[in-house]
Amino acid sequence: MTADPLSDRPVYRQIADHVRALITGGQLAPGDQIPSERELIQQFGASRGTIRQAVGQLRSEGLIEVEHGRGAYVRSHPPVRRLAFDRFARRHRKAGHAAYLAEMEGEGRQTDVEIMRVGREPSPADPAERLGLREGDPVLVRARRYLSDGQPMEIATSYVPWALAEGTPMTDSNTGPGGIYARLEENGHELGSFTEDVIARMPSPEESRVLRLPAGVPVLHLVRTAFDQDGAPVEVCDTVMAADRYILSYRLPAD
Amino acid sequence: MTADPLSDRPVYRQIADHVRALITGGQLAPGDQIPSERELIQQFGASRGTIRQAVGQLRSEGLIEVEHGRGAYVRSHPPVRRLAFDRFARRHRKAGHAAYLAEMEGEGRQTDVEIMRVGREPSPADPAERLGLREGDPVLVRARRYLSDGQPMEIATSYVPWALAEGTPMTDSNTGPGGIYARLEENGHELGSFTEDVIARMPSPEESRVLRLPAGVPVLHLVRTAFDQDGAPVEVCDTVMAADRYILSYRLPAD
DNA sequence: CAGTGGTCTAGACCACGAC
DNA sequence: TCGTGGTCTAGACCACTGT
Repeated sequence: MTADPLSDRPVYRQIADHVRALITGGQLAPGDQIPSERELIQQFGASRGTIRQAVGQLRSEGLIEVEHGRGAYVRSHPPVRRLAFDRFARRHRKAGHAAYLAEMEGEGRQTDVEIMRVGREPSPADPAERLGLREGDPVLVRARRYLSDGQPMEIATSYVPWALAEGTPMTDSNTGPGGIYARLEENGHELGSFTEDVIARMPSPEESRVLRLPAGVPVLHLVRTAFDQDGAPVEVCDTVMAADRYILSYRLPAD
Repeated sequence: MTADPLSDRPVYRQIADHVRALITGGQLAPGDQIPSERELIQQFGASRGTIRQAVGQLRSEGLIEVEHGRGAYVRSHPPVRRLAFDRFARRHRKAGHAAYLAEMEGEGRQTDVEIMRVGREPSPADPAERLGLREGDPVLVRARRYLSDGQPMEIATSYVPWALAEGTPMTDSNTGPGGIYARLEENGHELGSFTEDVIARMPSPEESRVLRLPAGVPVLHLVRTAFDQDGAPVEVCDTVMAADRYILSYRLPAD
């Protein structure tokens, strides 16, 4: 197997296509090591720069994962969590579970929640607008990171108008059973519905670091607003999740 | 401005960080050209390979767009379309609009739909399972590409059990006003609801080409299933969309 | 230690776009 | 024609992993 320098396809592309075919064709299974750069240099008679360009291509496609000093391996897809459209149903809160933990039920995973930040802060522009406040108005901010079996899964930041949060366990590290939605309902803000805005994009270097994302994995960015039964917004939750670990599932009305 | 080769941050990273700061700091506005590779070589005293590594970094973050022979430019975000949770409401079909076209209403955009493939085919495994069929059972397949002002926006492939499609205008290139959902309802399959599964991932080279995606733009992959009022699945629609052009908006119940 | 990938250099020639 | 990015070479040294 050699590359054709006269082809209209550049050499690095030919090499990437060759290795990609080995992967999609099943000759290289998830977890298998692909040939080392030096081996590919021999095999294709190309220089190291060209080989690295080919490997970088596969990397940015999310097909391989490279480990310094060990080699490059075919990515094995991480276990995927499906987020159901009814994940904020009251019965989960009544059962004493916050939405995230409800999802993990029966999956037998070691789940951790790291509280990164809790406190009274001036509201940034976007959550303020969604909450019907002005930028800078006081809100309770709760930022936390969720992990599953030690793997970072998502970073979530909640904003609650300070008037609704003051003096409740929402301002503590531990909000108690059922999470902040349960606390809001106990305090007379029975929830009516949620809206969720979803976009996908590439992570910032910072997000890449915190979520320990391999190259070629985008993030799902969700902004959820919780409304009480009068349609007044009571909470905004901004979530950045590793896109290769989630399926979002929704229900849409036909009328 | 020079780079420090003794820093723990590699030189290419320092250069990328410097240019990124110019962009996020506003010194370089969307549409502006960033310094050329030769200019960066002068400015930082680095070799071309290092400069190209820095530029490649910004590219994979989706911050710049590079045009061969012209230069590299700060990405200006394309107009974003919000897909509302009620986009399949019956009133849109009644008004004679298919869901996609209903979205464009009032936006003043030149919208085109290219029919890529229409016909009777054996069903692939995934849509078959969702439709309660077996792999290989006959289905109507409709694949089309949507464009807005000449820009490819999404590729959608619908699957309808052949028994429901046969002899209806669904099998024609032009399905008529209201799209296939309107035709299904006319034929006694009043729609009850839809489910939509959403994932985000990097595009395949093929998808990149068809959607004309710049580097560093992921895709949103939706699989929507339409159910009739008895809860029987009547259509599956598989959609791949350019993630930088959409916000998906959903409503979730609280009980 | 040997083998892996990570960074970097200093060149070369080519393809594309604008003038 | 000139300036831009695209591809490629043939080296070099460093950092990490495993034996």
